Amino acid sequence: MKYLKPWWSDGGGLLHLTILLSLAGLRLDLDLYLLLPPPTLLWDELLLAGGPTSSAYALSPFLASGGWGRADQLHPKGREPDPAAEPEGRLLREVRALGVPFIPRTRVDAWLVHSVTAGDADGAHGLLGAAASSAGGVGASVDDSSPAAPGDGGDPRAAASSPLAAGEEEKAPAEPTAQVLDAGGRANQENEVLRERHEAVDHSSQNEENEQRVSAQEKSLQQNENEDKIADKPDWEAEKTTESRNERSLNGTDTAFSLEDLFQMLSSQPENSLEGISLGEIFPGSINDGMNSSTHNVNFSQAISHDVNLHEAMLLCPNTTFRREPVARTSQPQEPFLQLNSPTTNPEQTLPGTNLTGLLPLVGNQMRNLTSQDLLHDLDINIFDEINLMSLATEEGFDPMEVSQLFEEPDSDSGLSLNSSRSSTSVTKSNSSHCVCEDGATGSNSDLQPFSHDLEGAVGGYCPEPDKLCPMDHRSDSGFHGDLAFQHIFHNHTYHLQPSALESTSRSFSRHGKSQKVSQYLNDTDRNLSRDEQRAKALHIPFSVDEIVRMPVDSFNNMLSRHYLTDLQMSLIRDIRRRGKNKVAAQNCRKRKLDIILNLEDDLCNLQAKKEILKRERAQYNKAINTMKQKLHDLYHDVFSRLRDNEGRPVNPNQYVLQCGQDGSVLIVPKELVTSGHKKENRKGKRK
DNA sequence: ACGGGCTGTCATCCA
DNA sequence: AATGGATGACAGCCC
Repeated sequence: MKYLKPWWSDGGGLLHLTILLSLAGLRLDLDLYLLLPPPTLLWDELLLAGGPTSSAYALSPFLASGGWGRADQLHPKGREPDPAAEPEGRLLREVRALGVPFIPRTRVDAWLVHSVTAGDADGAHGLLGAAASSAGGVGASVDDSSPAAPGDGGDPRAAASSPLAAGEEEKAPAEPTAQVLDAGGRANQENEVLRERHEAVDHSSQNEENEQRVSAQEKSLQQNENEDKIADKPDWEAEKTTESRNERSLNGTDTAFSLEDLFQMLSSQPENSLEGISLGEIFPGSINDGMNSSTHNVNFSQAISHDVNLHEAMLLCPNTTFRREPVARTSQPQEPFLQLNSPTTNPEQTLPGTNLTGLLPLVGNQMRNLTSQDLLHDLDINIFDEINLMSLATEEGFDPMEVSQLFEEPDSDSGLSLNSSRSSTSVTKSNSSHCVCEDGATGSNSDLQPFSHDLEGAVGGYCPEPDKLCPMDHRSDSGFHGDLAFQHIFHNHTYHLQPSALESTSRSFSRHGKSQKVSQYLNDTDRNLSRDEQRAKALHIPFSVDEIVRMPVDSFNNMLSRHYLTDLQMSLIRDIRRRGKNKVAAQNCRKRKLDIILNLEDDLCNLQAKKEILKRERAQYNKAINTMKQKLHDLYHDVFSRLRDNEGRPVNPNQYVLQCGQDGSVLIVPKELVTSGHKKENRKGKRK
């Protein structure tokens, strides 16, 4: 390990770290060159300079300038740095003066890492395969070093590190990238593992579709760019590029990292700092030159082919766990620290006696104050997701204004809309400027902590009175208005919205196909949260929705009185309670209605059964009645057949009827009397 | 594409 | 008057 302080470093320096990795009997020597920021460079500035979107911005001119330029001094992609203001390639010359091969990257960190195998060529191939497997699994295959890397001036990791570029990675197996490697089987296996891990972290099924679409666009764009590059390049470069392509296509492999690839990669550097520098100048003599203590017996091709950064190299270790690998890869500027302090840098991967944490004092002041846990936590929690979104934002077809309009859609019952000015001024990074608003909003910082962690960048802190409570770190003068706009969007400072507005925002988000990417992120973040829970998080409500809803009125009022809550929070809490109560009531109502319907159906069935029974009984009774009538009729005729008048003649039943008296006597009465008596009774009844 | 079921929400009435 | 339950109506989502 050596710390170099070039004359131009302005307080920073160059750290050369030689690391030996022992993997499966093979030895991998890594020469890791880390650019250390000067103490005056704020971490945020470093982020701005090396953020995920900065690959299109800053670092190439940064390298060209050879110093730690401020973000607002950096150039957007496509604009050549001012040669007068930015001395050409000082850093590159410094590194080159060290006499070691290097691979210019648009990244600040670890852009000089190569491996050398000790032993036979098979070992080298094994390493190649291992390196390729690790790189290919997470997106930076050896072949990725080809100039086809989209949009960042040639850094393959910049493209592959984008979560949305993962779709392109997933197509990689279809390409012969890793298949030519001797360790191809193992590489594929590791690719699978890493890809699964990758997908488990960052992908959803819906996202994959977007990714594939975006990657297709990126491929198309990248192809166009390559063609443009070829067209813009001198003939010899174009020829070599073409030859390189043809060679790959003929061989059916992309793994052979040839000098043409190197040339193309170098020539793809926007700063063109290597113009006029021959390959021999870049790789003077043997790589054993200089201070590199490793016994490098590798040719350039191998050295370049083994170009893996430490992050990738560590992925070779199966025990190595990166919580969010694809995202972490997007945060190249932080990687030196991640690598230096990461617990994944196990003793097997470091030189004996090498205390990597001891490197920290070499770093700037603000770096000294950061522990590895701080860095990992802050970077991982607060930055990576943001970077994730940043990478979304850098995608083609992603219109920040469109997303802003989504937030401002007047789809709100309350009629409130986003106060864009407040939102824009309240943009802050929760990890960089711990705003007192979090405390001021609720007066319960401890309660808010989980929220801030859970919501990450999405909720940077609620600032009811930003002017008073939130002395924001205005960075609008950094020149990264676009990034600020994205921060405004992705931090989702919707705390100025009424709940209904929040709801409408989320609804409009989820209902617009064009915002699927962002909504996908939000869905991924709060997938299991209800809308009220998301609202509560957004406003840093220090109570759970369940508490708010289920708590008795007295306890609820006491709870509210114990906390300082803004009107917005109070309103949201009461809305949450009302909605929660009403939701339960609606559920009960529906359940009750369903029970009523079921009961009515049961009653209907019972009544129908009873009706059938009654019908049967009626039929039986009718049958009995008819039987009785028949019997009575028979008896009647039998009685008349036995009756005789005074003369002894049979009584005609058509002329007489039997009439029972009240005293039980039976009289034979002529029908005429009976009918006349009936008529009289009927008349009396009618008169009544 | 269409329809039905489920669910959340709002408005309203009532206790 | 405030609160909450009950319920109809509506809209969105999912199958």
